[in-house]
Amino acid sequence: MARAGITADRLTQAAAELADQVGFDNVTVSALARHFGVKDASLYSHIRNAHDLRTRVAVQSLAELADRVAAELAGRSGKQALRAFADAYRGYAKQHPGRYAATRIALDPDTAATGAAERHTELTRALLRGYDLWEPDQTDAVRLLHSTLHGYVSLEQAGAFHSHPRGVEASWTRAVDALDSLLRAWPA
Amino acid sequence: MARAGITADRLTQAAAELADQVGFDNVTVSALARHFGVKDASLYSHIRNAHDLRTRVAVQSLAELADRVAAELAGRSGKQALRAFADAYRGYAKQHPGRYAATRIALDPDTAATGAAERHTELTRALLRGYDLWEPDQTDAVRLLHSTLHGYVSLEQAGAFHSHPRGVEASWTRAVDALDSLLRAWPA
DNA sequence: TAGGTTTACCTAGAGGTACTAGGCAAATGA
DNA sequence: TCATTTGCCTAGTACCTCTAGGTAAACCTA
Repeated sequence: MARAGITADRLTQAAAELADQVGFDNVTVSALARHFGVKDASLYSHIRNAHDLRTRVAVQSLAELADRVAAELAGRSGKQALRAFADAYRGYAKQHPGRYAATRIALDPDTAATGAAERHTELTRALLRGYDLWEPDQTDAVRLLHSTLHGYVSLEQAGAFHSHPRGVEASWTRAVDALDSLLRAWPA
Repeated sequence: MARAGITADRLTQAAAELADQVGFDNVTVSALARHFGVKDASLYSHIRNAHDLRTRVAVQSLAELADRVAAELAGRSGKQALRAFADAYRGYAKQHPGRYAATRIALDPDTAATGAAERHTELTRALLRGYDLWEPDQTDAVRLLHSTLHGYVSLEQAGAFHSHPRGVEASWTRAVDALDSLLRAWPA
């Protein structure tokens, strides 16, 4: 019987695409096996278990998102950079909801230590060079920025903003404006 | 055989407690049935299905959180109110991680229409009366506030802030300070 | 309080998912 | 060409969701 040519990377890629279609929580080893036309038991020689698969998707998505953010950030500074950063973040979440959800799972310490998430912190620190912030304010600002962007995207995806006629796009623009003026005049 | 005296409310309560112990995603109908010493099939005369159970936990938790926030908000205004609001929010998430996770699921339109989530918006609008904000800025501010608080709590729970020595508590205090000064000087 | 009605819980079973053990055959390389 | 590796298999366990249909406990109501 012909082999399907499955590798861990192909599985991760397919899992990411599946996540965008059906939601990260609905990505199953069985569904993935069906997609490749093999039995689910066959996948366990490529991935350790379902958690391992999810972690791989998370790490890959974090890297993908960081690449995108880095590209958008290049050549920009100050408010332009902040807007590009925020839009890149939200754009990725809109385009790849499953992968975005994957980036939000808690990674076990040794996986996190591979620097999958650290790159995002570094990019954010680079962004903050356009503002006059130094430690420990810089770390506080990184955390606040991540919180607000993730929170907005997360609530928007959950449909929390649907109940009011005010445009979600307009609120987003104002939120980024507000963050800009906040970073510019960081309270002492 | 003696009856266990199960009702939908008792199931919801037990599911909420179970969620806090093992995580909202790990709450199963089977585990709940074991907890009451009955067969899992027996629960389906009280709840429609697993999704229904999760929704009930979400609605109950939203109400519980709103009660707590309302109590903390009483008699306070301005920055004191904002701090109480934020701390109530984060405190609930820390004390009841499973229930907090439940409040973040997307409710189907008719469930949401029961006003489970609207109360939070109303409480936030009440809080903003201490600041000088009117529509549409008020809605933008409500969304920003929710985003930042939820984002912070969510990232903190996911362990995203562990990688840096700066205290999570200190950053939280500064984040609330920052939100206060932002609301005070909302950009035009 | 005896009757019938309601309903709380049951057994049985189908179907989905995660995962392990052990086997065979296709691909690899000496 | 033969040995080794390895990709995919079958078989089987365990847990989860949910349905259909049955029995007995609890509850009216006459």
